[in-house]
Amino acid sequence: MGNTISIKEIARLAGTSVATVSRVINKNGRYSPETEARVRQIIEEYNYQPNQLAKGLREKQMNLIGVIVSDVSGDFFSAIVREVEQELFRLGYIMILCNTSEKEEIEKRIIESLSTLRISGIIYVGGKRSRYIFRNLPVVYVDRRPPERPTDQLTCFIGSNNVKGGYMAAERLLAAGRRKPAIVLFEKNLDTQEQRYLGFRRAMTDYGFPADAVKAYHVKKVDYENGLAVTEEIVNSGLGHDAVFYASDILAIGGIHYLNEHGIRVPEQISVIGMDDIPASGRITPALTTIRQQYTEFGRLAADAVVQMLEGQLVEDSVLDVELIERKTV
Amino acid sequence: MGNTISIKEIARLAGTSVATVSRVINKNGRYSPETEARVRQIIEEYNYQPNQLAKGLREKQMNLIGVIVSDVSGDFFSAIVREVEQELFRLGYIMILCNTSEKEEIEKRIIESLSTLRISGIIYVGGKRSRYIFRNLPVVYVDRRPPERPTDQLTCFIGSNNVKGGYMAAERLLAAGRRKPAIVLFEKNLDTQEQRYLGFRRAMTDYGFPADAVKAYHVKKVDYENGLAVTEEIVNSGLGHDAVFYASDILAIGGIHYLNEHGIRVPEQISVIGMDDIPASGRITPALTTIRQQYTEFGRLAADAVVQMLEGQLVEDSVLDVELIERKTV
DNA sequence: GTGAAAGCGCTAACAT
DNA sequence: ATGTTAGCGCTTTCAC
Repeated sequence: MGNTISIKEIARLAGTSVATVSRVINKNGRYSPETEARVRQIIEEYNYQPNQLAKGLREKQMNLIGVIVSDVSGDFFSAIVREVEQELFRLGYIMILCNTSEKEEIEKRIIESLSTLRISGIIYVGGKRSRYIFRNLPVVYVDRRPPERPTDQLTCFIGSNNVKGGYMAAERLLAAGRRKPAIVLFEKNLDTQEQRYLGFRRAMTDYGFPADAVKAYHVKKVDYENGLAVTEEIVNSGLGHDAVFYASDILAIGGIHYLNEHGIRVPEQISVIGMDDIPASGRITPALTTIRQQYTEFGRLAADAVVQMLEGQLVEDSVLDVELIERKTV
Repeated sequence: MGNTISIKEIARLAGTSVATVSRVINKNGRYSPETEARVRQIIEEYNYQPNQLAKGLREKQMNLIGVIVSDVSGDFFSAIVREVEQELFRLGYIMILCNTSEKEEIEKRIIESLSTLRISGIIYVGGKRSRYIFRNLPVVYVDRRPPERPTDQLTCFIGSNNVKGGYMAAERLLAAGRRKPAIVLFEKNLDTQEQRYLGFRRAMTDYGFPADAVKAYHVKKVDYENGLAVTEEIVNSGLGHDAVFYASDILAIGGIHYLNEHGIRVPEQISVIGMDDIPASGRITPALTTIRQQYTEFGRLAADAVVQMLEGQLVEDSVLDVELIERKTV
């Protein structure tokens, strides 16, 4: 591997011209069956692979899709990325994965680099917002919606019905007799988080309780340690919370550990409900009741969407349904 | 973003030739300070980004590094991949990540695709073996050694001292009075696994116990479910194992859950020791005693190594030290 | 110190 | 149905 012959060489070997070879490679017609056979035979024989760089230079497009994610580690995003990569590859595209670490500066440089590679499309997984615009490039936003939707651009969104997620969480907690819930969210001004909050409050109201009975806590990063820390804050708030809805399972897992270690019984003293349904949620004791997101679906759909947009199709947003997974923490 | 001007355009605006512009961009000398200033100013003004495709086509090299991994999800590999990406980007390279899912067929197609992109190097993370050779391309193997080392090729290896890891695990178990240990390994014929086994047996012998007292169990995939299943097998073996060394923490975590659920007390009835030290290991109850690998280091070192090899340097293999993390399962 | 020009491998317009 | 050729944006020889 490594060295492959050029189209010119094939033409020479097949006793034809580069144009004809190019035509049979791209099935553009206008060649006889005999020439085709001869050319294909040489291609086979020499295991010819078209140079994508030359093709890309000429066509000002590469079959490359940039995938921008804040951090690949973590069950949620890494599973999405894996699905994106596999589906993209299946469709003949190659993924360029970039971590922003949520840093604006890095994100800017990443986008510049991607630009010089003439990638064909972008998939944004998570990420706070995207200030940088990709003109003429299809972009799909996964999980979080774009800040504002440019009307002249091909974009689409793949995510969950977060309002419903929040609603179901509250509903479940209310059904268990909980009346003073806390809700733990990542950063303010993030659509996913606000919608879960909104849904949660709406359920409170619908069931005849004051929406203001729910108090929101915010976390700077979605990880185990922050789950632990925010739970300490909740417990020590003196507000007598009898339930917590964590907007991510990993936060809830940190929370449960805090509660376990401090002898606070779950769910007897405090009910806990998470969101995502990552594998670890079913393994913790007590097993976490959570709102499942179909996040592996996100990846597949995002890859399909970007390719469809590349083919000029208009793609609808996908808002996937969420589901309550009953376990032991409510 | 998206559209940048070409070198030709810059030449026109600066009133010079493309050759000169190219020289200043690449700092190849042979231009006057005045021309340089003029050219740089235009570059700045128009935010010029060199087209990497054209450059790559011309130079038959792209600043792209292929990273081949069996599965990005999972704490161990995803952390490595994240480090690789970040370090590579810092060094001016871009990562192309590909999942093989341990499938030969996929791996073959991936390598062909990578080849047509004229990538500059390869980083193999995990992976059973690599039948396909990359001629003239530096390749670094992370975690697992290459099957056979081609002498004419630039390769290097980054991994842990697995013999020592196995040795320390056995030593610890022996110190706790355990005499009938089981060891759980991934696939046979994988160097990391065999070395851990070897080290384990060596410790047994060194401390005056028959190496054959240790029985090996194999697992088809390194995940929670297999940890659970193999532990059931171990418990029901009738061999009276009083300790298990799992070659990956995630397997040990599955194991501990099995033991917990079946009322088998850890470490009173069975001692458990893992390897890797993933975050989840510190969170499980009882907290997992394990052999820590410096796996985030793997990523950084691998990226540095591939770039150094690209610069023509000879790079030594890195065999990183392992460390016993004492927790509650021995 | 500078510029003209060839050529990397490919596609597509334009012949024939 | 097939071939010739220009040109994508860049680097690099070679002349001057």
